[in-house]
Amino acid sequence: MGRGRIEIKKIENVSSRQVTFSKRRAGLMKKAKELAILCDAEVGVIIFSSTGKLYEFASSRLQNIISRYERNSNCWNGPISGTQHEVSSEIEALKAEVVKLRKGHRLMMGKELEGLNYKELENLERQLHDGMLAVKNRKDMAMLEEIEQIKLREQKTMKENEALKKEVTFRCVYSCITKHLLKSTSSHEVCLAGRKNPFIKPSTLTYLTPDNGDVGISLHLGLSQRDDHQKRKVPKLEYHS
Amino acid sequence: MGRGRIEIKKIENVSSRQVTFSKRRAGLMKKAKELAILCDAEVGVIIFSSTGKLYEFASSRLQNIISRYERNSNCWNGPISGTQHEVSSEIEALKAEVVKLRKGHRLMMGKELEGLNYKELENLERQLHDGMLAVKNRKDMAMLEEIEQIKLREQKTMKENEALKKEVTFRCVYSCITKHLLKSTSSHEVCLAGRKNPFIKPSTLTYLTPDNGDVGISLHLGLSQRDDHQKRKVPKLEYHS
DNA sequence: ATCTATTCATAACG
DNA sequence: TCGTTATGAATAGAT
Repeated sequence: MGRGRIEIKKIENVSSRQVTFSKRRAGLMKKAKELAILCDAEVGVIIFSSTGKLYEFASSRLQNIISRYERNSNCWNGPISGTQHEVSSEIEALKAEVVKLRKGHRLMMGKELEGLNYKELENLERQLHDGMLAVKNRKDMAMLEEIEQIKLREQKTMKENEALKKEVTFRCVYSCITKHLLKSTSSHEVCLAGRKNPFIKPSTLTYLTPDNGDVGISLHLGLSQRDDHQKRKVPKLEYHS
Repeated sequence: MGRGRIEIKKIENVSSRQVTFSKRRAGLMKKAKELAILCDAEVGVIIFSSTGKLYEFASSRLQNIISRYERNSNCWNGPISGTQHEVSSEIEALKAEVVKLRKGHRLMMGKELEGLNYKELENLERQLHDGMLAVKNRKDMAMLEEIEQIKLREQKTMKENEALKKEVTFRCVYSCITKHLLKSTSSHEVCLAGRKNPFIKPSTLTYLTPDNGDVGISLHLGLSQRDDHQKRKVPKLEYHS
């Protein structure tokens, strides 16, 4: 039921097998659901893809369906009773799987290709090619993400710099003024702007910084506070996103 | 997909529900089987009818599929009673290896690359690239080997052809000569070239074939034995290697 | 069960 | 993966 009938045997082309798997899996799940609803049946479906990924459908809890199955199908196995034989067969199965996976891995590393015919080699090559493309894409993405991160950090650092610069400027101005005043009115007690504590938090200093227009003092003291200082920095951080 | 669409909800009419159950159950089983075969998947289906009857399909042993499901869906029930630590630890180790190998396989397929950093991605890419090169090389070699095989077979066949051709020519010439001589010396005993046996092995006939210059007889008998007959054939088979 | 008119699922392709 | 479309399959309803 597509653009032509197909014969029911393993699809050799990996990517079209994957496509077919997705589609038919969805179709099977849908049918299972419909059967359960239409006919008031209890239905459970378990699917392992050839790559080992698990998919499932169950009209109720799958564990319950499995339990009911195990009760009904008298071929009595405790779920995990683990008779000697069962355990060892499980070990065998696992070992076989390990062997198969290792073999596949070696093939993908380009080793031990002797047993493959031309078609199989072609499939393998396409698989590797597709994998490589995916990796390349991911690499590019990782790159871009890192760039974004760096930009963010840079921006944060620059903001911090601004704040620090302002504090330094203030402290400099403050100490110069203090010195200046002490020199010119050496015998008087000094009290600046009615504050008791000379150490003021940066955040409260905003209105004392040069770009506030109150640059008389700093200029007076020879500090170079160019007006365009901040206007230059901020545009630098524009993102091309 | 019938004489009209139906709404997916429980069919209240009991008998038509049963009919539908039979049909759709069969359809579901068929689809499950096809999925398993086409896509090399492991599929299990469990159905309980509303009357409680059990139906099942499995591409392999359903118990194994259920075990695998219970392993994968991790709801990891305690690993078998503690007496057999060795066995269960071996199983654990194998499972761990399987998981690792599967993960590696998926990475090489270009899936689930999210956890990798740039360097790891670069390594993976190089690995895939190298693998692909090896596969390409092997593919080329396979190709060349096949070409060699074909060439050898072809050559053998050609030699066979030559021998057969010579035999055919000789037999033709021989029978014509015999006829000719019988006609012109009808009452005499005929003995050609002192041979007793008129059936001579092809390999001994070499010096009687037309390209040996001894074409007098055959021309005499009207057989068309062009001089370039053999010289034309051999060049045709030149290899472009 | 069997037979169709229909709807559905999906293979091939982009 | 997603969308589209031509076509073969599945199946609802009737017999």
